[in-house]
Amino acid sequence: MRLATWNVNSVKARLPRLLEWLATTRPDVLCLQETKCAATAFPTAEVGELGYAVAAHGDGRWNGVAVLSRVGLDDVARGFSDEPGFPDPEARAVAATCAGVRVWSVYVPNGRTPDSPHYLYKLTWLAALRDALAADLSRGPLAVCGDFNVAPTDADVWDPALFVGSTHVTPPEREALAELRRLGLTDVVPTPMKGPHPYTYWDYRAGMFHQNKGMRIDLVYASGDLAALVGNAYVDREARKGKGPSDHAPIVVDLSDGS
DNA sequence: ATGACCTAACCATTAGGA
Repeated sequence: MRLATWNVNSVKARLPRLLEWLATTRPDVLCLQETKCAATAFPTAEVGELGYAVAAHGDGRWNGVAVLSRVGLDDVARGFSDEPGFPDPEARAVAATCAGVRVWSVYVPNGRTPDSPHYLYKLTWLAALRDALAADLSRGPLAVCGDFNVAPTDADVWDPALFVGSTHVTPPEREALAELRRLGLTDVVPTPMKGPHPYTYWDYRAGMFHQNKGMRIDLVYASGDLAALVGNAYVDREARKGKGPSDHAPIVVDLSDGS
């Protein structure tokens, strides 16, 4: 199985690039974040022509997640039980079972600044996600993919000194990721196509991508049985190039047969 | 060259991203 995740920063604005990428990369399952459209407005027919079924969760302008699959899409769950909101739950998680693998696409709240109510929301949301995953993990192989808005280590930001006091790198955020790993989830660290750091996000501004000043904030967390099947895993930085890219690059993970 | 913000929404200014 080829599993991928991509924060597309609007599925409508990215549709031509998304379709081209699907046709060439041919993932079996793709998790999308920041689709920024209502579930009813998702371009289901367009991706359907490429053989993908869609489980979309979205309510308009902000957030929005989806799972695309060409190997089955069962037991779709939009959101999860006791999911925190701000104040109401947002479209930040969708799960489906694809060829026997429970796949989650998540878009973790940004947090803005450590003194913001949004930061507390982020930590609360991650703790609730942990509980929801714990319940799901007993059912079999599972992968949580998405934009976690947390850089797991200082090596995952281009200049750690610049991020002191900022969100995305604070100990409580990193501890929330550690809590996910304690469930038995493994951080599937992808190979960078260029340079030593598998960054997945580069700000649009100031030529950050061209200088490779990025962050690794998009993650694939796999249950142990699934992590053992990981072959090649890489960040597709080619998808960050050219005209009209997302500010995030996709992660592609190849799992050997048996998944 | 990869090339110096982008997106969606009460349409033009703003919230949000990280």
